[in-house]
Amino acid sequence: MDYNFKDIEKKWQKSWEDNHVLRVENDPSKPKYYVLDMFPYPSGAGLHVGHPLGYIASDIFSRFKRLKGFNVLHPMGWDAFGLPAEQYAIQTGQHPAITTKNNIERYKSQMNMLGLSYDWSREYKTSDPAFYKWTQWIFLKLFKSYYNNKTCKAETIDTLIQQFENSGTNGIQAACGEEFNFSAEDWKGFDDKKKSDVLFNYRLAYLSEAWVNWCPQLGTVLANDEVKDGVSERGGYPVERKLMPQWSLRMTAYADRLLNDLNDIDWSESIKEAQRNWIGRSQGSSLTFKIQNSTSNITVFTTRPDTVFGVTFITLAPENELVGKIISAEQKAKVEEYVRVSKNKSERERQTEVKKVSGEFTGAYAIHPFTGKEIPIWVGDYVLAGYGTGAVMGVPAHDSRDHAFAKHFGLDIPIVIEAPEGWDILKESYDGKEGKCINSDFLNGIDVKDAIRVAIEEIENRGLGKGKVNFRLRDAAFGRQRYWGEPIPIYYKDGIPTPMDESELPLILPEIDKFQPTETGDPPLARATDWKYKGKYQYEYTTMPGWAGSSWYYLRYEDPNNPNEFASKEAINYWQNVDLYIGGAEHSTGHLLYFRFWTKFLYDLGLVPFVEPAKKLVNQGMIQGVSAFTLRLKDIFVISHEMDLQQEFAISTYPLIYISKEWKEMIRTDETTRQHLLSFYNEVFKILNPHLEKRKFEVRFHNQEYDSWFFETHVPVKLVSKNDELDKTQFTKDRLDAFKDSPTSVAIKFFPDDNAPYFCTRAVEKMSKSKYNVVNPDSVIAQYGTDTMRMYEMFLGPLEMSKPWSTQGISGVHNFLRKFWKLFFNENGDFIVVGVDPRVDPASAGATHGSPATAAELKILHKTIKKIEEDIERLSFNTSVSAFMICLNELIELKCNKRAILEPLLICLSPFAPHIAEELWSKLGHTTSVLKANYPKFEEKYLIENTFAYPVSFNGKTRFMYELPLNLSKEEIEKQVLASEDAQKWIKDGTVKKVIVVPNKIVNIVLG
RNA sequence: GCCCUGGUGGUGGAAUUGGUAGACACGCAGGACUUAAAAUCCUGUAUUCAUUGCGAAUGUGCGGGUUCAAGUCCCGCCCGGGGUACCA
Repeated sequence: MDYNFKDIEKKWQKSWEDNHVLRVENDPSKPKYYVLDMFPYPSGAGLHVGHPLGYIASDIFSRFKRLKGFNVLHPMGWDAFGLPAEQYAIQTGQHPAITTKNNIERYKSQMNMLGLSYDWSREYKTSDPAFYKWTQWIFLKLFKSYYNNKTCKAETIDTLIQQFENSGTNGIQAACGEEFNFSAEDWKGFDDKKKSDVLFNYRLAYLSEAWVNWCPQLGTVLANDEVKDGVSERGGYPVERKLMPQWSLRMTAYADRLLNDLNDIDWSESIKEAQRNWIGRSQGSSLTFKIQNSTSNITVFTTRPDTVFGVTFITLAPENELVGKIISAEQKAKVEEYVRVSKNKSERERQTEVKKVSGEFTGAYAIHPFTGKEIPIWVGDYVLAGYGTGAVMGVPAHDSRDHAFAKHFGLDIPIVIEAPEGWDILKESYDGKEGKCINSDFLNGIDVKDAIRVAIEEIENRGLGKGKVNFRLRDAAFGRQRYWGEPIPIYYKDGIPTPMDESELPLILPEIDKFQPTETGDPPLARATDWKYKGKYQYEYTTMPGWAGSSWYYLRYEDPNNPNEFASKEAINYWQNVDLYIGGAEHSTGHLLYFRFWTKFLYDLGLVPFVEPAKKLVNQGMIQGVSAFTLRLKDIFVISHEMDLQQEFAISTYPLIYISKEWKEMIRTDETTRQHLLSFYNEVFKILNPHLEKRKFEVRFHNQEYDSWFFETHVPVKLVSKNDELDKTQFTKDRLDAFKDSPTSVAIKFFPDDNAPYFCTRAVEKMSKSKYNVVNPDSVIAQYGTDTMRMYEMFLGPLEMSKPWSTQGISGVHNFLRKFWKLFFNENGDFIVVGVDPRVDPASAGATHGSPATAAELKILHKTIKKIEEDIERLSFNTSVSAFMICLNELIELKCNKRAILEPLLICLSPFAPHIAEELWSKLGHTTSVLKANYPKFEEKYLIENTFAYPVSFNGKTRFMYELPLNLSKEEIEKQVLASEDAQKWIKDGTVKKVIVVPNKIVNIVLG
């Protein structure tokens, strides 16, 4: 009986499903373990070989934990709202719900094909009202909460209102947009609209006028992390800045906790570092400057108050309101023009012009708070409106951007921190935090680090400002002008945004006829007919962003079908937070931050008993594709000497000439080759266009730069062989097909020899449809089976490392499984395992059935049991696959076919190759799934050795091995080794200076 | 620029706490079986020199250092991958 993976895998996948063996219940008698894969967005392209890497790893881990007696929650569901389905809907009219459903089915079937042990009874999708009811519910909680900086937690907004009624803003320390100051009487005098506006300054989910990343093509705003290089991450459309009313979440209130709690979680250092940088905490001081001839002040934030005596100017952001108030008459026109231009600059332009210095003098002066000197106030777009106070104090000698600005506009650059010897302060600013203050009055002679503290104290004493912490982190934009997302459960009553009652949820996403914005520019939801709260009040038209559902989804798996709560207390108390979270690193500052933020919020409300969503996080590496390229010569000009030929050229056939890499170099350097190419083209052109044969024309290279002579284009990897040779026939056919409907006719030719093989160049890149380098798991599975695929992906290398996909080496893994199978069956297909069958009563079986394992066999087994367990615990799956191979090689050597060895080994293997394991398990006579087995217990006693072979080295170089009994004293070891013949040979005439003995490790002899 | 990663044979990689560098696998070479091929099995395979055998030297991106001992620790560079970007 051969290893027929096709039948085996189909059979067991069906059996697991039919018998619900993967279903998991809350079982307080067992310890729990929660393994979660990052929430997939089911895209239309299906899974490629890169996706399963993390899924397989988490699956192996889950199956292992089950064998170790844990009750393992390992669920899967769908992040089903999102832009791609909606874009597709706009283009095709296909409802996003349908697209999404189809994509989910495809994903699910591919996942099942991989033998992933998900408990599908817990599956859900975020676009299901039963799910998004709770997303809306959490939104309402955010809406109804504010962040109390005194208690450092979110509290109900009612207590804030109570305080306003009692004592106004007096004594309130709350996270807010701007610092308000009003009395209880003021508050009571506000009308409802005003009260609502004031409260939005405090709510954790709030509506405000805000600068947003507006993407006109997508017709929506995007979060910072959805914008890459000034264009939308999905789709690559330009993004510009726009001021509009905007729902946001006050994530900044949690900045400190998001930062500090990173210390307590077992996440990769790189992700934590990325989050720390994203949150961007900086400690410094505020400092207020009086403006000359004005009642206004300018407050700046600085991390370097120690350099305050080096301030020679102040720069305001173009958006800063003060600009309009202070400009002098003669500067007015220039400044206003500058402000207008910079405000209209798109994000992209601002980014590409980072190095360009621009600005305008406002004509106004501030007074230096310490020296009393006049300092000019400028406007410059290197100052960001959204960070700090939108104003900076310019210290050109010690800040590189201020330096560039001062140099550009000819402002003073006085030095106030001692720079290292030879530093040319006019050339480059000294930004370092080492050195002593100079030219700085009371700070003179103090080290920078102390000076910062002293300066802040002085600033506070004089009432000029106070020590302060700033964050780079922004509040998260939470509204999307989109259809395919969760409706925001808010309606407008007399212009006041009003929350729905929790009991009225879910607010169902209405059906609409078209998915575009309306003619008046309202979001698509404005198209919904008769969609009004109580038939009267307009609902909020924007929907939630893609990351809303994924910010809390892990909790729903704990109790997925609960209609009364997002998850029951019992379920949450049992399953707690995620123990192991596996996914790609691309979510480091988006999802993973929101996910942590929502968890902390739910904790504050007493809804969950933990502050972090995931204890341990591992990023699987990316599996890259190996792309292939062709080089094509761009047009060579065909030049006619006779004007009347134009007509005929129009109906000519033009050759597309492909040139291999080596020839490209030749053409560059070698004139003869270049002539060769010309005549090649000429010839081909003549053959293709016999109607021109007798006419005079000339072919010439164009004069552009050499590198622009060629196009490098992706070619589908399917058309390229292992040794990089292009399938010219198919390639030519495909290319010609592409030109079928084009008015130009073309021919495909290869230089220098059309009949010779053409070799492509290769490059490792991200696996993507657009790069034509996608490899599907389906074909690999069809050829080798799922178990091989699973083990091979693990064998490829450490989980966290990125690597290009290659099937080189897959045969080694496949052979391993076939050889493993052969331990159980001989060539005739007879089952050859000896030992007591559990189906047979041991009493009646007698000794003949038994076949005790030898010490050697037991040693191999237990070595492997130990190794596999350790490797899985540290997620080192590549080394565990090697360990299995070593074990197998050794058992084959011993011709071992004993149940006492093979049965426990089979259990160890089952997380990796569950199908073959299940099949052999049943052949061994078991009637329950191997999933229910217990991981074999490691017994140290089988590994105990009597001797150890010492590597003996001289001056650190290993020379020979010397076997000695264990438990010898260091002195005894030294004595015996030195006395040995080998050692004597190496010592010869030298003197032994020293001998290092590390028992059971090494002996090193130092010769003089 | 800054931050995070990684750099070991022809290839993927192993070496978990400073203690035999190259496990395991692929590939390649030779052999067995076969009319032949495939499959399977056996042997060899870091490099250089030596080769009749014993062997010897070099070697983990580069240059230094610490140590009896360094792929592993320290200092200074180079290169690849990822992230980030006027954050005062």
